[in-house]
Amino acid sequence: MAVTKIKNMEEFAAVSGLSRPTVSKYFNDPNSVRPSTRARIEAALEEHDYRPNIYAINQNRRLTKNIGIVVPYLADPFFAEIGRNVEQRCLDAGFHPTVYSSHGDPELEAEILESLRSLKPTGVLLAPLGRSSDRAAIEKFCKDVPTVLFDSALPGLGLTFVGSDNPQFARMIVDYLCRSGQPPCFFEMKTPANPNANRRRQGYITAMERLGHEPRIVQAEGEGWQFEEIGRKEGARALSAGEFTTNTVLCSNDRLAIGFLSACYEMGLRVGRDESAAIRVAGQDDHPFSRYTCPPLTTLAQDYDAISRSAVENLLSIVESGEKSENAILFEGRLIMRDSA
Amino acid sequence: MAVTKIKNMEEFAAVSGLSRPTVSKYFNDPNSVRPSTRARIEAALEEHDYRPNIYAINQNRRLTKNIGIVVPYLADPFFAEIGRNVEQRCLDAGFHPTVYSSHGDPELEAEILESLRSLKPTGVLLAPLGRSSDRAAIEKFCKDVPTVLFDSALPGLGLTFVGSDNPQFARMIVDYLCRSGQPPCFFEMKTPANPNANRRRQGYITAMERLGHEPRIVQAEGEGWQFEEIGRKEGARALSAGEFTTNTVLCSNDRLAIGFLSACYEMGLRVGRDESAAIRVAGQDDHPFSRYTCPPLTTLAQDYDAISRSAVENLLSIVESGEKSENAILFEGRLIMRDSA
DNA sequence: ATTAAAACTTATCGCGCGTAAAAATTTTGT
DNA sequence: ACAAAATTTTTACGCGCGATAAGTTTTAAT
Repeated sequence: MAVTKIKNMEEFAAVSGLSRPTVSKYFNDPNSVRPSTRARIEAALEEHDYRPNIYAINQNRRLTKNIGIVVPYLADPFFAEIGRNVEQRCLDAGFHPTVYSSHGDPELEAEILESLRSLKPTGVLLAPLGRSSDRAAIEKFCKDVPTVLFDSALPGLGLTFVGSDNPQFARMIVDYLCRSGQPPCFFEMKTPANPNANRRRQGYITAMERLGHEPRIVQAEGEGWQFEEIGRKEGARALSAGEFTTNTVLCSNDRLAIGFLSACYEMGLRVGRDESAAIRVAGQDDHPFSRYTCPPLTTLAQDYDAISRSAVENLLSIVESGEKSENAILFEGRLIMRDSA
Repeated sequence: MAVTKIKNMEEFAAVSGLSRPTVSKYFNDPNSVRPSTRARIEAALEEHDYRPNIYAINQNRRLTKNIGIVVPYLADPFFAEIGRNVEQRCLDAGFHPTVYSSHGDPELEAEILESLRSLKPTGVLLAPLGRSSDRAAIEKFCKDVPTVLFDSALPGLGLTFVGSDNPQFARMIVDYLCRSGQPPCFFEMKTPANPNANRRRQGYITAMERLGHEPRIVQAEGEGWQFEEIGRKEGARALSAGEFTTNTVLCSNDRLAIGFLSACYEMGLRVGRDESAAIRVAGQDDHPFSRYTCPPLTTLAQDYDAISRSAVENLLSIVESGEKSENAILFEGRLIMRDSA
């Protein structure tokens, strides 16, 4: 351990027997110095656990190694999971990621971007709130900081968008549901927080029409990010009112489905795909909890891995080599067959 | 909008017709300058949207306004929720909180603390991994940075610990379960990630003995933070093996209970507190999803609000006025009666 | 109106590191 | 072994702001 406290790079350079500029070079890129000197520095590092002052470093670099990751709602395990995934990839690439949550609040989203700006990040990975986002604020931010959007697109903004192919999602699961039973009704929020919802609805309608079925959309009132509660309350209301015209319900997302399953339970409706069941329920996203609902939820899995990998790769390739790729990169969903439909 | 780009405080002081030290004083504390000059600065701020360089600021302050918040597993909505709560309170107090997740990994936890150290934070709010934490690393960190532990205690470490009164939890829910039906068996992980589990087990045993019942503990194999999966798999095994000696199961926490409910469903056991039900299940924590299980989970709610408030208040009072409070502050749980028990 | 206190200005230093240019040294290829 | 190439050292400046001391102006109090 350090017997003498090292307080700055000057002192550290002294104990390692080198000059400060050389040590500085090492910290910017360990491979930029001769292997023998690199070894000397790393040996000294073992002895004295010195770390360059991060504030002094970033004051003089016009571009830091920071990467901002902003998700709309971190208490949603879906975003927690994809945030973690993205974070890890940035870390592996040698950057300093920080995860922020907008907590469903457009003002907070704008504030996060503002304070992110003063961190002078290399780039930002932003999953915007969507419909309620302050578009002007985000547009202004994207002008100054290389930003890749993911999960939810804001047309025309950001370097690229990486997300799921929502029409494909709807097509795939509608096909499955029609093949295996009655054609589904579509259950969604009337004023969805997320623009993906609109694409999913449209995908549902198209898929139904292609198969010669009448689309049937049931909408839930309510604002905000308490999807489960909205799904439960409005699901119960719609069930009572007989708004569902078939015994199959496709929910716009898993969290809504989780609430809807709760409503079915309260009303004594047995959910499942076997003979004795009264209703079939399917979701979309493969939310981490959908495996543990009763019954387990049949859903369409987003390709978390591909989305996070592609988002990070795109951002880094843009900031490092300047090469911009397509405007949108979409990944297909995978049908997860469980017992609810 | 800025017609002339302001690049530093010198220039900003010029356009606001003041000297740099005065402007500097303003940014450190807006109330430290005369109201009239404050108005002039804020007027100029409207015109030129200048923000002091955060790196230059923090380089010269020995203490920044940063506060680190570290939770063990952010994909767990419980921690996401309490993290958000704590974050908001720090923000309201005029600090710059950042939330980090250890992702269940002790090495990552230690790394986060290391990098946190170089951020020179005013203080840190740490919910440690617990049993698997690198105790030496945390101890070393606590020596240098004012740290308040919450959720999970590490005896002897940190300025204070703020959390739940786990023995009281067990006593309260055991009392309720015994009053309303058969005495509960206790379902827990054999090697729990979190030391609270041990206190809960002990609380269960004490509460049962006080009522003259034989404690009965059923343990689940498995490591890590995939509690639902462990609860489901091991719950099914224990049910098949007839390890539960009564029709009532108290789970060590809600996530385990959610998995256990899933196992009950798979085995065709109707869960609930009415005549027709085969088994009663209760949890502990009031996990955000426990309202939406089927049936909704009866549980003991942690006082999120009191815990987060107390943790932040304690940290700030220590760093601001130096006054240290008790070693541990514990809050009682509130029984949430739903349909599962 | 007088005076002390409060607020501001001017001037100057230091923080820890990035960065650049020129000189000195070491390594590499042949 | 020798020149060329690569690396390191020396020297020096700048970044944007915190902090301090001494002098000047404004405000508040009697």
